[in-house]
Amino acid sequence: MSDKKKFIPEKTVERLSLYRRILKYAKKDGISSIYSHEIADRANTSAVIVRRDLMNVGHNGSSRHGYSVDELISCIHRFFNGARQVNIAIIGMGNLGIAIRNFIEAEEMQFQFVAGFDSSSAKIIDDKFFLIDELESVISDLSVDMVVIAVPHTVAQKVADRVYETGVTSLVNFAPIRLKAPDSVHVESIDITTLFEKSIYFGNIFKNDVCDNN
Amino acid sequence: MSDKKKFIPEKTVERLSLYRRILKYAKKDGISSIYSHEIADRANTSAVIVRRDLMNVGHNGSSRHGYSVDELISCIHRFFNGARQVNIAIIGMGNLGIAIRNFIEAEEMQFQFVAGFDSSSAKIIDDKFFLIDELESVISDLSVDMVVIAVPHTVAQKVADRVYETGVTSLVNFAPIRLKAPDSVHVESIDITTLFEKSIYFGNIFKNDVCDNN
DNA sequence: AAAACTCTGTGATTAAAATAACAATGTCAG
DNA sequence: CTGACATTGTTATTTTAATCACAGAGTTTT
Repeated sequence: MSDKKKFIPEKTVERLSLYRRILKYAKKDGISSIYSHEIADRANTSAVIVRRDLMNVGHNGSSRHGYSVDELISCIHRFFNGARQVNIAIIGMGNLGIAIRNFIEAEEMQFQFVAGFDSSSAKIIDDKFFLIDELESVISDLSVDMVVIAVPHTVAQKVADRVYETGVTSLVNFAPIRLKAPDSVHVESIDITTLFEKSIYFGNIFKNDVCDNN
Repeated sequence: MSDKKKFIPEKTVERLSLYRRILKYAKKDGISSIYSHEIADRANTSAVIVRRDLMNVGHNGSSRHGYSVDELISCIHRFFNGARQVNIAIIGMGNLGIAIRNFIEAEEMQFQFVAGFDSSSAKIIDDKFFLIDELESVISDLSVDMVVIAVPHTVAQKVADRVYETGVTSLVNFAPIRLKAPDSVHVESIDITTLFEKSIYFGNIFKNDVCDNN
């Protein structure tokens, strides 16, 4: 009765996001029911993991027909708080910021690009662009739900600190540093440099006859 | 004597990449020695984790002065196989591909952008751009070490399969699907949609008075 | 030079995630 | 209707990562 908010593991949340997309693709292909091992195959994971993940959100499979694609999509939908529109602002309108904006606008999703900020007025090319000075007022006026940081590492923390003041609790950081944040804000970081270095490191393990350092 | 290749946890590899950058920034600031808790602070982790990570690569701190920034940088450098240049090819020269290229060229790092591929000849704007048909020959001619995939999800797997044939063992995938790959290839995936959804999900937990679904 | 301090290095413990193992359920063939 | 089969739901185990706890080693203080 009391312990409402069931804890969902972080990795499960990640995969649920992926499952939903996979299911939408499957639906487009005319598939109406699907087995856990089929989802697993498309998600590059195992059937057990899929089943447990679904269990976590309140499963509903049937033995012989697996899962109903429609039901499952709406179940995950509910889990992610429905199709509520999410307004996104991007800070830093360099190449990366622009790419992210294009990405958001290309997907037909719940995400909506509503504002882009830059310190240079040269970047202001349409009515969704603002100078960084207006950050606080625009975030409030446009009901921004999530902020993406795509500025150089030297100013990222400063910008983030200003965002924290606005009450926005969802941040995605593309700058190559680890932002400090209050407990009340969730920051997702993506560090492309680390990603590259990791890829090289683990990719090379397969080649490395090396190892002979003595 | 025999058990050479020490196993390094994945998370440690990630953090080492971050530490190296942090140390370079610190060096620029004129810092020549640093304590584990200072690194931890900048990396947003704990001092114990830092020490254990460094232990893993063959540590070298001193009680009273912490770690020598120079020594540590070159230690991590060695771990990542020195400053050997890494040649990168990007497949898919849309906005994201271009942003990644710019990112690579902006960093002064071991990474070198050597080739960009696209299916449309309209994207071919300088001598580093090629039609996708030339994939195999260009990868071989330019000694590509790592491939970045930035194409739509509908063609990502097909493109990846062609890359596997070339012998490249390091892949970074930006397409919103999970690529299948042979065991001999390491794929790092970054899924921006999942990142966004995760950020919203966990960010909202802090607001959610919700939880009262009965 | 002894005591107190601070930081490193590392074994022991706990927590999180993946994997294995299997009972329960529904379907189908005969 | 019965038994074989395929798939789900769940408990138990193992693996991986993070945290705790503390010994050891320079430094500084007195």
